[in-house]
Amino acid sequence: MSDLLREELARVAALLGEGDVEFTLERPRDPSHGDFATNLAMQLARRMRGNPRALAERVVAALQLPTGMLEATEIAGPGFINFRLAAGTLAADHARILAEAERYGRSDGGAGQRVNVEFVSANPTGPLHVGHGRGAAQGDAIAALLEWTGHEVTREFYINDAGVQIDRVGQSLWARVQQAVGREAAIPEGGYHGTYLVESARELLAREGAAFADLPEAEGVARCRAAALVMQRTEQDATLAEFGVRFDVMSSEQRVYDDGKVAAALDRLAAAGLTYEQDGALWLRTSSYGDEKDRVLRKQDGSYTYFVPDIAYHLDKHGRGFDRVIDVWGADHHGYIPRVRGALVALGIPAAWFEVSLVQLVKVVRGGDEVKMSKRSGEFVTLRDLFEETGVDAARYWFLMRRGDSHLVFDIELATAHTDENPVYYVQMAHARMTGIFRTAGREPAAVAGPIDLGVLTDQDRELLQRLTAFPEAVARAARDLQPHQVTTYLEELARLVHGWYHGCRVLGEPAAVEHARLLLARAARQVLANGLTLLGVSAPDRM
RNA sequence: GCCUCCGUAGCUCAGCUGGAUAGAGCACCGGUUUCCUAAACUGGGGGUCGCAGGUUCAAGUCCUGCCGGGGGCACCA
Repeated sequence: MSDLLREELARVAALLGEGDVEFTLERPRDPSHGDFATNLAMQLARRMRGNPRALAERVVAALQLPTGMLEATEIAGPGFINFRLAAGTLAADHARILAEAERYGRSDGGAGQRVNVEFVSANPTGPLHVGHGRGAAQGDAIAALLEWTGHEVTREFYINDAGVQIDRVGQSLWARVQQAVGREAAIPEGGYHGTYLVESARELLAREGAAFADLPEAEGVARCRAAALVMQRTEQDATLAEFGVRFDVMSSEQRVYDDGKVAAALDRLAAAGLTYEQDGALWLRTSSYGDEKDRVLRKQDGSYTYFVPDIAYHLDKHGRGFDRVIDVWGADHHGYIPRVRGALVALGIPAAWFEVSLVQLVKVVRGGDEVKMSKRSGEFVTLRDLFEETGVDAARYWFLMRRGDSHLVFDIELATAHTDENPVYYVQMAHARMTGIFRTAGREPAAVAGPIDLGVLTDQDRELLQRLTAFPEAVARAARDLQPHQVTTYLEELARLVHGWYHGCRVLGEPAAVEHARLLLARAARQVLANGLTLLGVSAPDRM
């Protein structure tokens, strides 16, 4: 419904010679302001130097909408145009919810656009931690939002399996192997102290035999490196699968090297005259493309910085034909954005092609006491630890509750509490209650059909229905902003209305016409709650 | 020092590309259960939107400066 209104308002604006004017069409908080309100007249007044209310009159006079769609159009305040939908329009929206069912909320604004969403992309140096969990939830939800708005989405994970960090894991594991057979061995400088490597060492010895520890050091470290890579990747994949996150493509940094893409990228940069030698290193002129300084590509020792494969990898993604690429990164990498974008822009790729969604790091507390996380020290809460304690639903929902770029305090005690302080229970409960009505009635929700008669219902019923019909807009906006928390906010507001309606509007046992209309409303509410939760990767239980 | 994000009720946070009287949850003080799940509903108190300027018919929202907090400023990833 909002689409139709918006299009018509845009047409009228064009008619007045201001086709490119920006305006909002929103659902006012105050019900006395109607179902929709636009600031179009005020925006026109600014450009045309006219009186907003007079312009509003002209806009209203020029509107050509289907007869019977609106009950009233009012000009109010400084020049708002308020629209009140006719009961028939609302009933038609309700029918649409039931007809589209699990597809209700989808739209096609992104049709024809191919988008790559890369997220988690953890180093294969250890188990996933809580920060990766937030990135996983965020990336998966962003991907889902884009799918819901018609985009063709690829979920991708980039494995940083070529750097010096992997070498250190190999050395650290070798040391653990030596310790496991009773020898003195120290974790090397900058190595990994996590106890998970102790288990890896035990596993490795069990598989390879005790003689494995007697290998020459160089070979032992190399084999530990390879083994650690496989074991950590296996563990990460299993964790993500249990967390409900699936990837379409797993890319490997080592593969980017092996396929010659690093060399090709360097050639391309050099051919474009973007590189130069200085102090024995090879530099890229990123400062000419928005970065604050030039960056090193090849170090004095001849090896490449991680920057080079990253450029090659993004060029590869570009070559695969994506219209947009969205990387979900931890906020501690935000300083890295200008140089990657700079390198891509230098090679002629539009700056807007490469987008980054930053997620701030997560602070984990348990009943007020902070849980310290450090891979090096080995004391940390893994993602698996977390969701095994809270459940996947609570963890995923919690990670999505806040804007990605604001800090998140994850209180394990609160997230495991089965109380109304826990928003995921609140929203899921609303769904369970709607289902409960049908269970008590002994009917399947899908068996209750037909047009809804709003004439037998109250303002509270109507308010709930209005909120339900706002779902597609909420999804579209969240997708536009790449902000899944807008969906959780919507769901919590909806759940509040649902719980209130449940108490204020009795369904079963009311006069037949009322009962039927409310069952239809309950069915629609159940559908929208389920769709919202499903979109976020959270289950919608029928009973709790 | 430079860059960047954040600063809204006691606490945790929304606030829709500037719009109508700044909202919600928790906490606090009250009320509700012969009734589809009280894991719920409902009434109330509580705000110089960090501070100071500026732009605008209109600023929590945009600009400048300052204060406070996180993060980043590697030939680590």
